[in-house]
Amino acid sequence: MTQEIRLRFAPSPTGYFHVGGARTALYNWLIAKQQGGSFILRIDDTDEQRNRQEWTDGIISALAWLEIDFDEGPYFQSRRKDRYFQKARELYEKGLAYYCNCTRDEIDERAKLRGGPPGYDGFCRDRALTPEPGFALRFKVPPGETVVNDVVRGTVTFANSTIEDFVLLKGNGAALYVLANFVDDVDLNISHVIRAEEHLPTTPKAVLLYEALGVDSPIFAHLPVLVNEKRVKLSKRRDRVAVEDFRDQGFLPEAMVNYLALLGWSPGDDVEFLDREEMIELFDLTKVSKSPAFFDVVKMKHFNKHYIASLTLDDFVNRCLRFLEANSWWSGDGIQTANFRAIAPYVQERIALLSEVVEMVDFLFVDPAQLSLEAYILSEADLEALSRFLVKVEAEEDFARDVLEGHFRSLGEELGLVLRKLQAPIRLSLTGRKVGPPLFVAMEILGKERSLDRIRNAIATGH
RNA sequence: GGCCCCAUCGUCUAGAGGCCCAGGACAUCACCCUCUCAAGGUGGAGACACGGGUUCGAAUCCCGUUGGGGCUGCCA
Repeated sequence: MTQEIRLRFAPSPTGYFHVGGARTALYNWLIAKQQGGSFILRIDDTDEQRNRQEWTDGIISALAWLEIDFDEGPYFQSRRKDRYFQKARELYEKGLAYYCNCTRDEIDERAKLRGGPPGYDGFCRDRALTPEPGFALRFKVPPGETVVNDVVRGTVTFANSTIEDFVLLKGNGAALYVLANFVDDVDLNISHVIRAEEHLPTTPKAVLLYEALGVDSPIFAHLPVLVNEKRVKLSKRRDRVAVEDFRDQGFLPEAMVNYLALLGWSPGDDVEFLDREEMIELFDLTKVSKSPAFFDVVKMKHFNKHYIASLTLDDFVNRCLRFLEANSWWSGDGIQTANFRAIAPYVQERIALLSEVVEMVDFLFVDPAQLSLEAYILSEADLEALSRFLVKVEAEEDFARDVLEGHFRSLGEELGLVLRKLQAPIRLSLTGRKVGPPLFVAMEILGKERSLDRIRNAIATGH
């Protein structure tokens, strides 16, 4: 009989959704799509102390933004407590688990006396304690060794003597991660468990549970962790890793997904840009790298620039709107969409983040004199050039980019100035910035009246 | 400390014994193009951690060393 393909992403809602989680979700999703299976979202909220509804909502909306859709769920572990208890009970009744009333202090104390490694020593194994409030249920780890077959890492063998009798049920009767995970994966008929490498050390415990209850293990794949510039695991506390933040900075979801796909996997053939279909077709767990990967925002920006440049104009304009509207300083009559649209193609090929659109086009909606963006004083020569440019364009009826550029070039010849020098004061007076979209496009869109006003104002004030 | 994982340019990686005095991408440097910026073009610098094996031949296989990481909770 052929096993159904079912994968799950099981984050615990204890903070902002971070990029490592996004990559894990993506890899699971890719395999599900590729194999015609199901992708399931499960919220691992067994630790009620640390969970909050908003984190769960954040995960769901971030996944939606990345277009990583799930076929089932979300399931919540917090709603399945009875089921975990039931399984735990079964283990207990079969003599595969036992109750324990040791406190942490007692365990540590004995470990210290023993002089060996810290950890539980099986003190209550043969005490035949009966269930009682406050007593934890521990799994009786059998002798021998436990093998984890991992698609990424191959065969990993653990001596059972190094695995302590781990806790299944807390003293308050609540299930712990290993148990809850195991029960859910079995109940949901999960075929592949793809998760971060930090879970590898607990995997033999899960395998022991599968073996104890005579259930087939799923296929395991442990992905290399994502690290920061200091090469330590990305942490929500230390590092800026929230998917929401990247969205707000103006990363495109398609760029982020593409970049994330390549952190730990490569299709070979020197290919880097891949759309969804190509990823689904080419993705291969056996080719996932084993070593940690540095999450490099700079490279992700390069991907973003590429994806921004390949957007259709309509799409680009639409995606920019929310960044433009976020700026209160030009609320009121707001953004003249037609003006923005006219300059958008020139902005589109220049920015790497959507949020950068603001500094590229603000001059269209606000007078540069109000902004005083760049500290710059016009020199005598600048003022002279501006005045002469003003004279030329004042007389011009046809305020078109090519015409304006013609005047600009002839002025350059008259003054014997290189054009890169000559453009600077004009750009400053018109836009208040040193860099921006092509000058004469900007000027055409601003129109004759506003352009001349700005140049005159610059001449009058000297900046 | 114990257990486990990992090791190719600064970074992400290609490389499954000869195609590799190691290829691509980002970043970086130089030059060209250019009204700024960006893009584009050309070129440069830049890596198989180390030591032993195995083999006619090793980045690729084995062992060790070193280095890094993960886990070590009645967290997930």
